[in-house]
Amino acid sequence: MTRYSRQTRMLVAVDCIIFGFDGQDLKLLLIKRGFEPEKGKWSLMGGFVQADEDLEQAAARTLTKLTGLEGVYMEQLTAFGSPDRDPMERTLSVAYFALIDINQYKQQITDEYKAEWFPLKEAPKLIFDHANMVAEAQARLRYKAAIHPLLFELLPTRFTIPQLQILFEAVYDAGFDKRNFSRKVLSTGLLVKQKEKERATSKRGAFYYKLDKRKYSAKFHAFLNFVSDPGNLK
Amino acid sequence: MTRYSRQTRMLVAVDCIIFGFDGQDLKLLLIKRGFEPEKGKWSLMGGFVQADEDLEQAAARTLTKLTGLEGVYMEQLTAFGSPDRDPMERTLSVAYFALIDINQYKQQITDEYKAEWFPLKEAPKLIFDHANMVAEAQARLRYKAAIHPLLFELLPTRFTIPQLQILFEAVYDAGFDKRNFSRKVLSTGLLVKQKEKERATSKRGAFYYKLDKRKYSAKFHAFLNFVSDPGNLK
DNA sequence: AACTTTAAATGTCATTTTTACAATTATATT
DNA sequence: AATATAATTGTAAAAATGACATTTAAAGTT
Repeated sequence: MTRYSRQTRMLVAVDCIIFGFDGQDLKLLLIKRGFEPEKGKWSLMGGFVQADEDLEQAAARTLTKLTGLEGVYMEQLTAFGSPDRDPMERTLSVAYFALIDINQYKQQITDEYKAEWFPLKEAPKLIFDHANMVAEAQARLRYKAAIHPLLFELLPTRFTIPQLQILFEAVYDAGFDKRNFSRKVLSTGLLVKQKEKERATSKRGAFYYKLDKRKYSAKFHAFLNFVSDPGNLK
Repeated sequence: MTRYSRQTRMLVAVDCIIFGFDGQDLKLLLIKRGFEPEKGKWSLMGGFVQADEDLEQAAARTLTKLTGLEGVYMEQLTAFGSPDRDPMERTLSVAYFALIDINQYKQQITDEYKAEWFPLKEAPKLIFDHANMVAEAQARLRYKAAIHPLLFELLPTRFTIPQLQILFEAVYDAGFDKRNFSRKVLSTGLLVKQKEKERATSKRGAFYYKLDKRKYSAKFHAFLNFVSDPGNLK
């Protein structure tokens, strides 16, 4: 077989928008880029798609390289393809966003780049169109988390209802009523109450919960209505 | 500036999943592919992204070339990037799905390919991974149309409630209660009742409605809940 | 041991939304 | 004038939501 004639070939990259939650703020994992152009500037973690890889593989490889983690929640955000988004040469980027339990994160032993967590609101200036990617990823996160049980991916296996609420409030930059929030969350039937309590934050202590894995996978794509009108909060 | 060294460059294409509605069935616009490989086989309308184009431009150009239509509703579905999805050479495809008013469609005067509408259920075998693209597009359509006022894009400017209901029933392959359906639709406040009736289908005739354009754009991204549990229908 | 403090957990009521289900109306045709 | 057909409208029970306050567990203090 021959090739398609007279067509433009271009580089294809993946870039990962990696969200984490430290118990207080929603955070973004960024790196100092290790090569030209824009070497030393803050950037999303990315890499070129290799000849034998599909996009998911490239994204998973990139994520693992930075965090050491595997089996992380990740989904394709969208493809960014402005002709001049990379000044060096035309590069299409397929953006993926990932949600990780920040406590499981272990900085990779490498000198290629330095990685750092930034509160989403205090992220530095980013190269290329990466700020757009982050903005779109945040919008997607808010969208999906309002109707699907997504944010659990940001928490450890055991978590308390108050911790979960703080997470939701960080994501939506809004406050929720304690009573209604816990009722809503518990009514999904996804949570299993544990015997132990978390005792660090309060005198009384809050019961830990775990996800019911069966129900979680079954209802992951169902419409669960965690946040009523996410476009119209505060 | 130099170029990134030792990386694989590849072709980037766009493919359009074009949905239409003829008043009865949800349909898909397909073409007979005009060049090798797989010349003469049924395929989605697509084309290569040009050197000076971004992805949206390429998709819009492709759609206009086939349908003669501009300003059509279109959104990026996802990027498909298996290394061997095109046997000729590695080609990434960014899929877009489009919703058009089938009545406005005018077959383009061209010999490059023949285009034809197929009921979604009776679509022929497609080349490459195009069947996957269609399946994903249908899933996305069902997903979005359940919570956003999307399906209006498939109807003419004037339409009746019964017509709208037939469309929803075609999309979800399910039946809905007439009374609840019309109440739900009217409660969005998006519809403006017209004075004229549609008289072809029934003796009594059904009133035409039009979209309130202001409210439509304002509420396009709001959560409107047209279909309660689309994942769990008949 | 009793008291204080702090955050977790739980309860109620009014309102809105959803669901299930049936009767009435407009108009062309007979 | 009667009939047939599809459009339109109504209603009551159940479920979900939103606004709001009190009780409870446990550590720390007196």
